[in-house]
Amino acid sequence: MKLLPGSFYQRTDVVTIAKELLGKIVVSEINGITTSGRIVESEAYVAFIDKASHAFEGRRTLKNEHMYAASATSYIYICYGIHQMLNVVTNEKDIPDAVLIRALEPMSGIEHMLQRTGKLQLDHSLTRGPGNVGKALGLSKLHSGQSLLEGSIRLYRDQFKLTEEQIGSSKRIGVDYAGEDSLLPYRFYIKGNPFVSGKPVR
DNA sequence: CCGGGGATTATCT
DNA sequence: GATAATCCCCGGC
Repeated sequence: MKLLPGSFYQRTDVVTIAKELLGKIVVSEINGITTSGRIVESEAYVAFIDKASHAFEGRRTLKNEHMYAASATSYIYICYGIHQMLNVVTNEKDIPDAVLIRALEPMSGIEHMLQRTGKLQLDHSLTRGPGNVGKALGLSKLHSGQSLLEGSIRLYRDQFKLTEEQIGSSKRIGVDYAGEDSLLPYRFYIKGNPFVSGKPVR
């Protein structure tokens, strides 16, 4: 298992990066507790021109400031006051491209994830959906703006391989307000994986 | 100190 | 697939 290098994040095509993040491993190390999972669902948010992005037209506030950080930075957004959503910032500093991690397949530290989410046993809901991912990994806005190369959240790759046939794409979830941009095929997922949100693939 | 936002989730039918 | 619950944080007054 190798750390994803900074060059992975620094590229300019955030949609490609979102697709390539499928199968990679997220590790969180918080208060001495390590949990990890493989990414099975992601969404790309494109800088400036994407109506679904928090940074549409360069909107920049204290809330989304970390989207403008250099690549390989975490951006954790609090939605509905309760859900901690993990994003990976890509591209150059001041260009707010980001990838939302929507679902993981748990790998290690499952007992800690269960404890954090108050669940009694592992089921598909543990890390399905971005709110559940943040909760299971123990994230909060304290972990936003950290380096993904040396902070408490890091991404790794291993021997896991995906073929084109195993990768599905669709419009993004929950962004209907974005008009025509809500139809862009910027969501990627591993076909048939039970941790992917939405209805099961048939 | 109040008010609104908001990239969701769970729980029905 | 529709709908209700939910609630913290930040910004503005």
